[in-house]
Amino acid sequence: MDKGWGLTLASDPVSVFSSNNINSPVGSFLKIKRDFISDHNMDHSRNNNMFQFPGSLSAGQDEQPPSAAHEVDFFKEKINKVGDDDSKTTSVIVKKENSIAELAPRSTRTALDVNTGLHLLTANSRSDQSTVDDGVSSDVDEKRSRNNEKLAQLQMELQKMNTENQRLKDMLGQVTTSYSALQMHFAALMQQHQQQNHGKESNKEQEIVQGRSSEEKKHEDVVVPRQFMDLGPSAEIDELSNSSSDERTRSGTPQNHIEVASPKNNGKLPYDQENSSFRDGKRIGREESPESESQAWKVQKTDPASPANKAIEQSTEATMRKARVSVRARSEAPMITDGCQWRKYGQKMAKGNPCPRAYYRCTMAVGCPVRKQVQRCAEDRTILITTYEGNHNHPLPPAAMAMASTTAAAASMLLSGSMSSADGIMNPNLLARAILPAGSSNMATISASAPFPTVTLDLTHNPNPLQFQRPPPQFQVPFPGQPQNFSSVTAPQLPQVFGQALYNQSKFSGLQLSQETGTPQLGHQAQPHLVHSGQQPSLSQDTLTAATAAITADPNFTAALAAAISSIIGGANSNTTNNNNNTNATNNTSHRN
DNA sequence: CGCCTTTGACCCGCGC
DNA sequence: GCGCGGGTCAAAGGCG
Repeated sequence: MDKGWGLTLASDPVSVFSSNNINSPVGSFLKIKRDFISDHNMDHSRNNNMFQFPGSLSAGQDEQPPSAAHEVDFFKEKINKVGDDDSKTTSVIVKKENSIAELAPRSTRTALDVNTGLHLLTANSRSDQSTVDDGVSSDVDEKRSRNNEKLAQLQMELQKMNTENQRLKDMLGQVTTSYSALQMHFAALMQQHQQQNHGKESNKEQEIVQGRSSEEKKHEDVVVPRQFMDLGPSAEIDELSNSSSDERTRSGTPQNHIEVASPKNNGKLPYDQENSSFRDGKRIGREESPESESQAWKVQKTDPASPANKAIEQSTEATMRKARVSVRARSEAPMITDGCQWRKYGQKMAKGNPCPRAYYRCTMAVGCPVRKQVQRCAEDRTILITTYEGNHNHPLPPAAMAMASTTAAAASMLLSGSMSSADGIMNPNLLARAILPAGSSNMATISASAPFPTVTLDLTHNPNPLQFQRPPPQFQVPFPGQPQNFSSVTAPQLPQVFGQALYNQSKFSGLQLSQETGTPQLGHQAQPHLVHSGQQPSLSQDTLTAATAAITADPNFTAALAAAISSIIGGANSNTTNNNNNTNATNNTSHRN
């Protein structure tokens, strides 16, 4: 279990779930279940607990090569093993026992029977052996009947599992369909828009080019595509598999021609890079900086994208730029630890909150555009609100991966959600369900409206009072079966609880996902027993519980799952990756302004 | 000495 | 146009 889900997933969560293959991630997930079931069918005696879902998975995984893309086949190994066993026994265990009992010499029968674990024969004393035959036959019958009962039970459970599987598949289908429709719709709109403005744009561009360096121009073109791609887990893949394209970019590899080309960056610090390139003596405006942030990647994905794609990407970029993931967690510490290194670059008093807001910038790589704000909740000072913005342009350490994946997934969800909400295509509930695996205990709030689309992950025990003070959301959908209370989460645990709580962000009235059903909660990720509000009748509670426990117990898997789902939903984007801090910040009481 | 934090100044967008 | 608030810069100082 320890190694279980996380092993490969942790090392490369994204690769497991190819963002390009919409069906693969979830399909794989489903497949796993299916295999699991069949496995049980074949050898239930070896794994009596039908709901050992997690355990079984881990068992299979231990023997599986970490290669990823096939991780999906968690049970492959196991199945093979079963097959081997079967080849030896050639039949179901029940029969095996019987046959053994029948064929074995009496002298050895007792021992063999003992091995069956049913102790059906060992009860007889030697003095009774004269009558053993009768006893044995009756025992055998009894055994058979028991086995039959078990079999029937298992079959029923199997049936349930199949039903559940079907439901999940259906859900996946809906999500996929919605996503596809949304994407197409969006593409169409953008194309349309582009066509309309094309003439105007071209003229403008010419003018602009004069004002702006050709480099910047290039950036835009290149960046746009990149951004779009970054939105999804694919971005993570890039980071992981390619060992950071950004890094490469930065180091001046050919790919990074753009950045390299910029003289302004010479000898400057990372953030200076981004800023400097957009400031010619004067600041060019903050809107530009976000683009600059993506400079690193611009390079990379220069895809000869079709105009339509470009358009999509452009618009997406705008959104992504501002997308934020806010994490609320109780912590006495000044900052939560997310595995990344941060440097404080500012602190200010924010209106409406006596606690200062600290600004941090990721310093794990030169030019990493990721920033975060840390502020204590005015209502409850024990709650630390960390807001992440931007994508890391470098590989992340394992410790940071979970959070990064989580926030990236959340960002993806947010973005896809916001877009869909606009179109009314996407079903937020589905989305939420997808991201918050069965039993995940939290509330997720998405605020997709301007100025900054924000996803809030509420990892606090109690919902923020503020949230309740806020005006009713425009759009609110209850999550069935999701508990409201969660155990308090410490900073390090954050990633594990992705999706646990999202709540609303108030200021923005946008798409909101919130969990209305207040059911008892998953106190701990590892906590085995979850109570569901039962709005999903057909699901096996035990199954859900087991799966949830497994999922929540492994941060890597959780993150990976979130990322995978986000890839499906958001497909192309995930913007924000996050991390936590190593530095501290919020304690400063000095206020500025 | 280098890195990090502090903090006043500055820039920008937005609302009035 | 002005004020406000959010966000960032960068000099100065602290710390190991």
